[in-house]
Amino acid sequence: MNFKQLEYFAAVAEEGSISGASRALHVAQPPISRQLALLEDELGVTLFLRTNKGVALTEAGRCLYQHSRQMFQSLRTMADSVRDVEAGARGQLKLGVIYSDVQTATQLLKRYHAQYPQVELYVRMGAPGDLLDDLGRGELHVLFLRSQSGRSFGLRERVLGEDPLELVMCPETDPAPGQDAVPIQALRNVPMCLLRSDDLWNYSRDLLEECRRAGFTPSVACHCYDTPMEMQMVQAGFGVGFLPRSIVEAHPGSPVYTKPVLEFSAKSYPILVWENDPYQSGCVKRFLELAAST
Amino acid sequence: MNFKQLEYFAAVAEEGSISGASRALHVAQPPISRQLALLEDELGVTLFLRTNKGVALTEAGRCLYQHSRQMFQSLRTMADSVRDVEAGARGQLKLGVIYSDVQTATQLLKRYHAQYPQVELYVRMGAPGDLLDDLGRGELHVLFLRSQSGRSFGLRERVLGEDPLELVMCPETDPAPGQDAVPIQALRNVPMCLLRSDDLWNYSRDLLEECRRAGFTPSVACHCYDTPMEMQMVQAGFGVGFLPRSIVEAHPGSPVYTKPVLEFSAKSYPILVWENDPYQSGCVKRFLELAAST
DNA sequence: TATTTGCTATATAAAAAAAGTATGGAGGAC
DNA sequence: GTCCTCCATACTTTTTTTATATAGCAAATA
Repeated sequence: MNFKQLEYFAAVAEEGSISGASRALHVAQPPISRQLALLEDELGVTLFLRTNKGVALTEAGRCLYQHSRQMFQSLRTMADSVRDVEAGARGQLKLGVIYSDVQTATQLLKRYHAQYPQVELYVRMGAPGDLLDDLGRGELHVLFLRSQSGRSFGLRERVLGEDPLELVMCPETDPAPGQDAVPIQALRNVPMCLLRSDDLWNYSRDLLEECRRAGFTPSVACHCYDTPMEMQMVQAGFGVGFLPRSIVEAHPGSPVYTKPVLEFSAKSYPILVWENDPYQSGCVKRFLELAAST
Repeated sequence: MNFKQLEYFAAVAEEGSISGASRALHVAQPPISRQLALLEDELGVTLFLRTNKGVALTEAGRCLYQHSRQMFQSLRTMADSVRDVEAGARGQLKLGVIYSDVQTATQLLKRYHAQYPQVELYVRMGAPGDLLDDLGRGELHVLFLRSQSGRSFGLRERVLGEDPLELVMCPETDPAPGQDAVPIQALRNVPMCLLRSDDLWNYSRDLLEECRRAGFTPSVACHCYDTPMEMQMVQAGFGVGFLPRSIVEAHPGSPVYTKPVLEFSAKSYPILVWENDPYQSGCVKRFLELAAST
């Protein structure tokens, strides 16, 4: 059986005669008679009752006709779906987002979803290391990460913006109340809650280095593994933190606020990271294009 | 697109290589490469990433593969359904039953349904004339009717049994209490509830004729259009009825009972009636075969 | 009654499509 | 470097499908 036979069959069923189908399909009549006979032979079934006025569906023929309609529908659906997947309008997009970049991510995803509503979005929040592992295993397509200037992950990446690192505090722990910026000397004897330095992020180490250059070593009250925890510790009054400003701005109801260090500036760069795969799926391509067009 | 291309595609997807599919399908490798390329061209989509170790599905390819599985499943279902319809194991069977033959019909249908559970049964109860009209219009396939011996409907028919006509009464209206049969003279001055005679049934006319031959004309208290109504009238004490015995036996809880007329016997024959159609559907054929094998 | 008409089925030739054969290039494995 | 496996392409052969021509058949028509 093949689609052509089904197509001929359906045309004959609709026209009520083989010659009618012949005219409708712009095909000579004998081929249609022949393909019909082949179809009947293969199914072992009589599909039409032939008369000299045309043909009439048997019960088996009616059954086949109903099924053939569904078949053609499925065929169209199949082709459309496949083309949609290729075009990136359909499929799965799996994203990883670090704690500190939810804002950036959700805004971009909102625009993406408006343009490609049929794509299934999978989003996961986690620590940069874990997300990079998942990316390596192919379980995620694109990550929202933060980069220190100059650092690279050995992958494709695109900078989405920049974000100054500032001290984080609440009124009780403010080292320089009433001032817009904190002189580094004001940090002497101030307990700090800092993000643990690792091979990805060294902001905290850089800040401590700067303090040492200024002639003192601040006390680190707490090493935090992630930014939400650091926010919580700062809010609880454990000490002063040091984080990208946008993270703090993303908590408008919080009593926590930021101030730059007067003599030291550092920046983090929200970036998009993906595998250097020439065969990435359509929706990843479209997503990256959208991100690039920002 | 055709089934062969889909089949080749699915084999390649499952084997993970064109040459593997070639071996599995017992087809040379170039035709498969070629059909794959044609399929990709037609869809305008890359389905596989070719490497020198084999091929890997793209996202679009995975989508097509999933759809192709469903497509093959639909194909099998379609062929099976069509063959089932032809064989009479699936389809629609529309039956008409007169009031007096529900018993006969349901018993036969029970056996039929046990053997062909997938056939959709449509049953309709009605007056013989209405049912014959529906049969003529093709809205019913087979009727359960009653025939007077010798009468024919100009259609194909099969006698399913025989059923004597007897007087119907309740204790208060019994014309011959204590006797097993009623002498026809006992009907003198007994009011009767009789089925209206028409061009199909003349039992009542025959009984009245017999009474006249016996020297009297009974009084007809009520002309009934159908047997259930006649049963109700007899049960209400309107008079004595005259019906096939099995109808009364089918109401075991009823106070109504039958007795034969001593000097007059008549019979009705439950019959199956159908159109003389050489192209009747499979399930009608199977149903008639089952009825014949009784 | 004979003829015409409209339909389907069959036979055969022509065209198109698919399969097979031979071969070349490309990337790992040894 | 050589071999091996895999895929793609060029070309030939086979198979399938289509088109043309024709016959049979039944109903409508003259």
